[in-house]
Amino acid sequence: MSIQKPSLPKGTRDFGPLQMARRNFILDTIKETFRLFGFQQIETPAMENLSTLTGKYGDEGDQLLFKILNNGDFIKDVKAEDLLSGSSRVLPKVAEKGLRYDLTVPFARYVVMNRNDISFPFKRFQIQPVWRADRPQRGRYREFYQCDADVVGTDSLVCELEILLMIKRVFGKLGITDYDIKVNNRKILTGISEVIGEKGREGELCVAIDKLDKIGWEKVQEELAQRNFSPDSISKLEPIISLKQNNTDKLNFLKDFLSSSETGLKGIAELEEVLDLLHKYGESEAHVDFDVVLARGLTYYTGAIFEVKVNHVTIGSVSGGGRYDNLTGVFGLDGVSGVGFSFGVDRLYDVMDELGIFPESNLDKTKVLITHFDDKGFEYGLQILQKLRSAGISSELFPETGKIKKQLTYADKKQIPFVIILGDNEIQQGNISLKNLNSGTQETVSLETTIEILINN
RNA sequence: GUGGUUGUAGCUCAGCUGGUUAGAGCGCUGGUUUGUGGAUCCAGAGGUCGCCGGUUCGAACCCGGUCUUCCACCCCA
Repeated sequence: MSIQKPSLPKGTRDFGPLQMARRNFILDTIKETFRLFGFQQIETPAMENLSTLTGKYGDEGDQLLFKILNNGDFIKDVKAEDLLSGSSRVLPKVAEKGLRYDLTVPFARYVVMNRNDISFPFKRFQIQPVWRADRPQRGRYREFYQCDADVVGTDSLVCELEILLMIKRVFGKLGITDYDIKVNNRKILTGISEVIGEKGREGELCVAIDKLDKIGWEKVQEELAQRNFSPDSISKLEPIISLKQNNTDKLNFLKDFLSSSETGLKGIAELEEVLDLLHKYGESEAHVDFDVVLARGLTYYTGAIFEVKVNHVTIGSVSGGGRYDNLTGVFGLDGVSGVGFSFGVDRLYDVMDELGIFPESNLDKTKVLITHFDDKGFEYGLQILQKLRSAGISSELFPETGKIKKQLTYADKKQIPFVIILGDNEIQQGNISLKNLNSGTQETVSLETTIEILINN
C-alpha cells in the first residue's frame, strides 16, 4: 500500500496555536458581549434531519446543503427507475440527514420543540460552525463559524437598539475603528416599490439596486429594465439612489417620498424610534448609517435589516441580521417574532489580519520551563513543578534529560520567558537558578523568591 | 453551477524556445561550546516538480483529464 499525501477537503482549514489564540480573542469578545447583554448560550447538533433543512433557504440554498449518506446499505431503497429520473429522485432515498447551513433554522426548530420550557422573550446566543457547499474564495469557506444572537417573542425595538450596541461594543474591543453598520427596514423597501408603481416587487428591485456600489446606476437601470420595470418607475427611483446625507435628512426626505405608502411610513417610524432609543441610551449615531438600498434576507426579514461592512478591506460583510415576524411558522408554531444577527468570526479574523490589528501576544504561553541535566535534577524539578503550578504559574518540565542547549532552544522557540536550571549545585543548596531569556540575566535564588519573581513578571 | 487562474524542498520562490545527477533564501538537524538559547561560521538531511494518462529519442516545461489554490459571476458570514 502506497503512502498517500494528506490533504483537507476544499474550503476547510486547520487552525494552529497562533490562529487559535487570535480566534479565541475574537470569540471571547463576542461571548462576553452577548452575556453582558443577557443572552444565554445554546448548542444544537452539527447534523439535522434533511427535512428540517430543505426548503428553508431557497433552491440555491438547498443545493449548497451538505447531505449525509445513510449508514448501512444506503442503496437498498433505490430502484432502477429512480436512477433514470435523476439525482433529485435518488437523494431522499440515500440521505436523510444533512449538516446545518446556518444557526437560525436549527434555533427555530429548537424553539418549537422546547416551547413549553422557554419563557419569552427568549434571548439566546449560539456559536458553532456551519457548512455550505459553496465554491470557496477570499472570506468564503465551506466550514465557518457563526455567532448568532436572537431575541424571540417580543416586538420591542429595544432589541434592535441592543444589536447596534453589541456590534459597537465588539468592534470597539477588537480595535476595528473604520466600519459602518448599515441599517434599513424591509417596510421602507416595500413602500418604495409601492410608490414607484411596482407594488410587491421589492425583492427584484433590491437584487438590482443592491449592486449599485459595484456596477453603478447606469447598469442598475439596465438590469431593472431587463426585469420589466417600467421606465417611469425607474426614473422615480432616481432621487433615492443619489441620497447622500446624514440619517436625519435621509429619513425626512423619505417621509415625504413615501407619504402615500402607509407601510413605508411605518418603516420610517420604526427606524426613527431605534435611533431615538440610541440617543436615550446615551450612545451616538457614529458608525450607524441608514442605507436606503440595503437589502438582504428578503424572504424572511419583515422589519429592521442590518449589515456591517469594514471599510478599506477586501472582505465582504462581517455581520448581518434583521427582524422576522414568523420564525417558527414552517415548524407549525405561529406568532413567534424575533430579531437577530450574526458575527462571522472567520471574516472578522481575515479583516483584522488584513488590517494587521491583532494584539501582539495573545498566544497561550508557558511562563517557565524547568531544565535539568540528569535524573536527580529531573526528580528535583518534578517537586518544583508542583509548587509552581500550585502557585498558579504556568510551567512545564522538559520531559527528557539531555543537552541543556536543546532544552533552552525549546524554551526560545516556544517563547517561554523564564527557564529554571537544576544541576548538582542547586540541588545541594536547595535553591534554583532562574534565567530570564529576554534579558539573558541569571540569578540563583530560593524557591519562594522564584515564585515571587515569576508572579510579578 | 458558469468562466478564468494556480500547483517545484517544511515555508517563500527561481528553473531560458522540451536536453545529463532540479536550485536559492529562510527553516530544520548536527558541530564550533560534554552547566546555558537568540548572533556568526562550518557541515548535513530533505523533492516520484499536485495526481493520472498522452506526444517525444528525451517532459518540471507541450497536450488531455482530474484534484487543489485564488479570482469574477451567482449567492452569502
